[in-house]
Amino acid sequence: MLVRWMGDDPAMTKEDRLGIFIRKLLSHSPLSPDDQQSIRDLPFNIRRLEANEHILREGEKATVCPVLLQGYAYRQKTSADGGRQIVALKIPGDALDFQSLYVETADHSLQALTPVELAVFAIKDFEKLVAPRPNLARAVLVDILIEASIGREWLLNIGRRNALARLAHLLCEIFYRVQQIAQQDVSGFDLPLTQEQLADLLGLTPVHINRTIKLLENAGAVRRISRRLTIGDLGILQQMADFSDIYLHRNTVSAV
Amino acid sequence: MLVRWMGDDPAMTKEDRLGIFIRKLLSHSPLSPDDQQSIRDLPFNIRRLEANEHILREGEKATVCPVLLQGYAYRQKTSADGGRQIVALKIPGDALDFQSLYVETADHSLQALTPVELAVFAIKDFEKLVAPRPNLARAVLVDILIEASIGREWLLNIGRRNALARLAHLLCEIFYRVQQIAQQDVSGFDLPLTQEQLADLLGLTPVHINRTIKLLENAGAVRRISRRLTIGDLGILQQMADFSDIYLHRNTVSAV
DNA sequence: CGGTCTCTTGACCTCTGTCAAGTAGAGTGG
DNA sequence: CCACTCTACTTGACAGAGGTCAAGAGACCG
Repeated sequence: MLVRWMGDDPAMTKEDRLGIFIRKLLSHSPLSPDDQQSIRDLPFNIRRLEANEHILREGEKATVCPVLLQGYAYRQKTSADGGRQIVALKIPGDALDFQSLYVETADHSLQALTPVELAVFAIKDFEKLVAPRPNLARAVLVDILIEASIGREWLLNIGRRNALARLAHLLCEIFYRVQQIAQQDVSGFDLPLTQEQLADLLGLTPVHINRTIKLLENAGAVRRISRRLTIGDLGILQQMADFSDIYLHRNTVSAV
Repeated sequence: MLVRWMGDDPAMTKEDRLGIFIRKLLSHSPLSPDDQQSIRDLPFNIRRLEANEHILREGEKATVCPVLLQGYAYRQKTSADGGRQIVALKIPGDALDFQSLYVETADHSLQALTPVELAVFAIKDFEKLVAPRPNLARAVLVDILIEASIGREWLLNIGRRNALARLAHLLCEIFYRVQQIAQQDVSGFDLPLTQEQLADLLGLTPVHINRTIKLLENAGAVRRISRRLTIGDLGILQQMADFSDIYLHRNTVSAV
């Protein structure tokens, strides 16, 4: 069974939909019930975007603080000769732009990978929320630090692993991250990524991604049904990937 | 004239030596005179390490907050097959491990590139310093965010640029960063990096670094005297590198 | 002045990129 | 339900950037 998990049930009440964001923060930082309620009490809008639409453009100044409720998004940078590199992948529950709370100009652009739904807070509201709550301030910081840690692992991945291990590693990471937030078994998880997007995530070309997927498939590490890619054997995949989840910093912070 | 700039004059008084750290923070964040004095009033020790010594090992828990006064340092990660990737380069004035103030376990190791001198604060002292001072807390955060921005640029560099542009880009970045903090002309700046270290910074091999340096030299972009590499023509180098300094976020934060 | 580390160079190899043509799904409209 | 279209995927042949191996030369250090 292939499931394309894109977030919690969209039929929930608007306020309940923030649950996935709070769950994400709790996965790495302790928050009191009062802290959690303060997030739910914050005013926000739901915004829908199509795949590939920009959430924030390089050079712009952000005015809002978006959180991903449904779908996937990414940060990208481009080189002068048109090369595109995806420098971060965001999944449901992730805050998309804590950076803009503290730095004026975006150094990269932020786009929807699939159709997405965002919870959009006003920056000022969010700042007022965090200022008097050290636990929340720390949760924001730890969130930023974990993204930085993932970025370092990607540097190792792209700089020093071959195409096979590189792809396997990315698949492991996505699986772990989605499994952690999904609150359901996603072992039959169906990735919403095209081969071109995988190429831009890994510093490779779409043609080579295609060939590498075939190798993973022959090894039994992944399975494909029509165009949908899913994990076949996580053990094999992890071994091929040289994967360890330490860099995801899951639950490594002491309790409050 | 080749100068190997390694930091401010080591003959200054112990307290004055913190000036380079304060200057670094001021380069991106506003701090009141009182904030600045509060840093100078903090107790700290000077610690010297030889090249390649560990400052913090992957998996360890930090107990101190080190700041680089003299020399260069780096963060590194290694893959299962022994591949080494340097994931961040730190220059004099840089704080080396703000991360450990907020996250328990190091996900990478931190080592001296050259012989270094560190100002070492106790984590508890540093936390007490920052807690009641929002400007300082913000400066720490912005420092973390700028390092993350540099990491994203490195991902683009390693993922999508060829060896020539990749090396040129790194040299531009180091030049800009050193020039910003050095308070003197470093146009004859002599890089303290071996070709093997350059390779580990860029996801290449030492042999290919050697060949690429020769290309840069032939183009007039860099010069070498004996084994020392320096910038010949920054304009040419920047053009070959597809370099823009936006991602360094210099003075992009509004005044207090 | 011998030892060691780094740099240099050539020959060869291979992983990944490029190009180009063909195929297969997914979606749309009739 | 079928034709049509668009996009993504697939495949093969070939090219080339960068890696590997190995030997020698040049610096630096005690």
